[in-house]
Amino acid sequence: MSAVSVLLTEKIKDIIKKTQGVEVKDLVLEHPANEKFGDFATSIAMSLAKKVEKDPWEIAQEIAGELKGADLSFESSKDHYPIFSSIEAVKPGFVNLTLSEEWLKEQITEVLEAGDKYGSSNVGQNKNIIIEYSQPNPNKPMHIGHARNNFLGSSLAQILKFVGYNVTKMNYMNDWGTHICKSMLMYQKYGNDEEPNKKSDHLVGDFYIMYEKEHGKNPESLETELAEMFKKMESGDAKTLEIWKKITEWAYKGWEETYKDENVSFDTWVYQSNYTKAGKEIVGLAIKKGIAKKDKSGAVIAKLEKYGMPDKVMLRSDGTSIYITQDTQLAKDNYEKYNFDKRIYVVDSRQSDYFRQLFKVLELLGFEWAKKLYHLAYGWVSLPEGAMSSRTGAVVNADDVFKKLNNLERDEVRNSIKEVENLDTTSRNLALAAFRYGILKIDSRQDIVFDYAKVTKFEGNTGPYLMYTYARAKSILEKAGIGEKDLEFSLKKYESIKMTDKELALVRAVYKFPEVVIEAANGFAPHVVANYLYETAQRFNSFYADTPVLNAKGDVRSCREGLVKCLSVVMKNGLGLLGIKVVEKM
RNA sequence: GCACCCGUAGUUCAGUGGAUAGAACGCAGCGUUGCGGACGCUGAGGUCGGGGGUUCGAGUCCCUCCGGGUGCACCA
Repeated sequence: MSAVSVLLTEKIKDIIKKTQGVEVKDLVLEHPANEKFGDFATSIAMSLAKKVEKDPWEIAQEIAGELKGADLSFESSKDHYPIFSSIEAVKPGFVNLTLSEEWLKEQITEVLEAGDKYGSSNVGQNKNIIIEYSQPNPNKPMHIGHARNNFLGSSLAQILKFVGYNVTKMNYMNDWGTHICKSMLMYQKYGNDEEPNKKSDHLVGDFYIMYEKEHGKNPESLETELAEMFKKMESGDAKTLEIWKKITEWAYKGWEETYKDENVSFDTWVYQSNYTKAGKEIVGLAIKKGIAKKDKSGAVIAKLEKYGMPDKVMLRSDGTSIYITQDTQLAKDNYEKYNFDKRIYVVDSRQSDYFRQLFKVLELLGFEWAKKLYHLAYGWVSLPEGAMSSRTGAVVNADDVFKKLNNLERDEVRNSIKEVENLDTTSRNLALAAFRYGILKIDSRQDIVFDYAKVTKFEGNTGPYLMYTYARAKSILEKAGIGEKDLEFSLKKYESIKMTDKELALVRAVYKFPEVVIEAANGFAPHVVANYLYETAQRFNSFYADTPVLNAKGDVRSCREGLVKCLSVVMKNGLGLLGIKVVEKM
C-alpha cells in the first residue's frame, strides 16, 4: 500500500466511526478500472448500508463531505499542496477521489530521486525466503519446461528481493536415483570412455535417449541392470561412483552456458546425494512416530489416506532411497540453517500431490515450520509443432529454443535497421526478452503454447516491443543530453505547467509501479509485473505519438524530459525484475 | 473411480466481490513538412462453458453438471 492509500484508509475509517458510529476493519480501497471514476474509490457505503440502516447514497455523501473538509495535503519544498483535486460521492454509493496534478508531478521527483531503487520497498522486512527452482536432472540437457521454471524462479527471487525479503536462490540437484543411472549405464556399456566433443550436457543427453531406445526393445533386463547399478551406487561402489561423477559433472558444465544465456543464477546448489543418509534416519523417525509403516515387502509407507491424499512410499523395499527420502531431510536442514519464513518450491503442477504429501509428512513429524512451505505450481509448455515427449527423447531442449529465437531476432533487426552497431549483443538480448517475456507474461497456472513467431515480433504484447519502447525513450534522453545523469526536477518549478491527458495517463501508470511490484511479490506472480509494463509502454507510445518533447519550449520541454526519464526508469527496473536486460539502442 | 488445475472475442491472454468485461494478434479503415512509422488512432467482433445459490452488487465466492489437462505407492 502506498503512503496515500494508508493515509486515506485511516481517514475514511475515522470518518465512518464519527459519522456512522461503527468500526470498519477491512476497508477496501481500489483504483477504479475506469479512470474517469478517479484514482481511488471505495464502495464502503454500500457494504455498510444494511448494518447502519441507511441509504448508501446518503452515507457516501457524508463520507465525501467529511473528506473534503479534512486536511489531505502533502509538503514539497516547504509548500503545501492538496493531494486530491476532486472528492465526490457517486450514484449508488461510491466515493471517488482524483489525485491532484501537483501530487502527480511530485511523483516524477520521487522516481528520479529513487532511480534504480524505484519500485523497491521494505514490506519483506528482511524475512528469509528460500526459493528452490530449476532442479534439472543431470542426465540430459534442460528442456523448455525448465526454461519456464528458471524464469519463474529467478524473476520471483528478484521481485521478492526488491520488496525487502532476504532471498536465497537454491538449485537442488536430483543427482541420485535410478534416473541418473540411465545415462550412466549406457555410457558404461557403449561409451568407450568417450569425452565430449560437443556441449557436454548434450552428450549426456545422447546416452539418455539411447537408454529410452534400448528400453523399448528390452525393458525387463534393462530395468534389472538399472536397479543393480543404483544399488551399487548406494553401497558406495568406487567404479560406479566414478561414472556417476563424470556424467553429472558433464551435465553441470553444459548447463553453465544455458543458465548464462537465460540470465539465471543461484546463491547455492544443494545435492540430493548429500541427504541420503540423514534422509533414511528421518524415515526411521516417521516409523517410530507411527506416521509410516514397513509393509510385507519391506517398503516404508507413509499412511496419508485419512488426510485425503494417497499413501506415499518413503523407502523402497530393497532399502534404497527415493526422492522424498532426501527431500524431507533437505527441508529440515534448510530450516535449521536458514530459519526461513517461507520456502518456495518452483515445480510443475504435476507434482502437486507429491508436495501435499511431503508437507503433510513434515507436519505429522511435528515440524511447525511445515506450514511455511509452498509449492508454486506451473503449467505445461508445448510448442506449435506439437507436444514433446521425454520418453522418446524427442524433447525440445532449451538451448535449441534460444538459438532459434536468436536467429529470428537477428532477422527482425536486420529487416528493420540498415546499420546495426552490435548485432550480436542486440539480437541476443532481444532473444532473451522474447523468451523470458513470452513465458513470464502468462499466469503460471496456465499451460503455454510457446509460439516463436509471436513472441519475437516487435509488435504486440512482446518483450521486444518493451525493449523498443525503452530504446525510443532513451533516444530522446540522449538527444536532450540527459542519459544516465541526474535530472533536476521540482514541483515548484513546474507548478504552473498544465499537463496533457497523455502525460497524466503516463504519470498515473508510473506512480503505481511500487504497488504493482508488491502485488506481484504477494501473489508470487511475475506476470503481474509483465502486464503492467506492457500497459505502461502503451501509454508512453501513445504519449509519444502526439506530444513533442525536444520540440517543446522551455519548462514544458524539461518537464516532459523528466517524464520520459521516469518511463525509462520504470521500464529498466521492471524488465530487470523479469530478468530482461535492456539495450540502450537497437 | 478419487483428487487438483483450467474453461473469458476467430486466436493468444489480462481482469485485487464493484460502475459500460479489457488488450494483443488477425480482419476493415485512417494518420508522417514532426523526438526512432519497429509507432499511433478508429471500427467490427462477447448470453465470461451450462444451470442453480450467496450478496445491495458475481467473470471473480459456494454447489452441481459439461468439456479439457494432470496426478493417483517403491519415477522425479
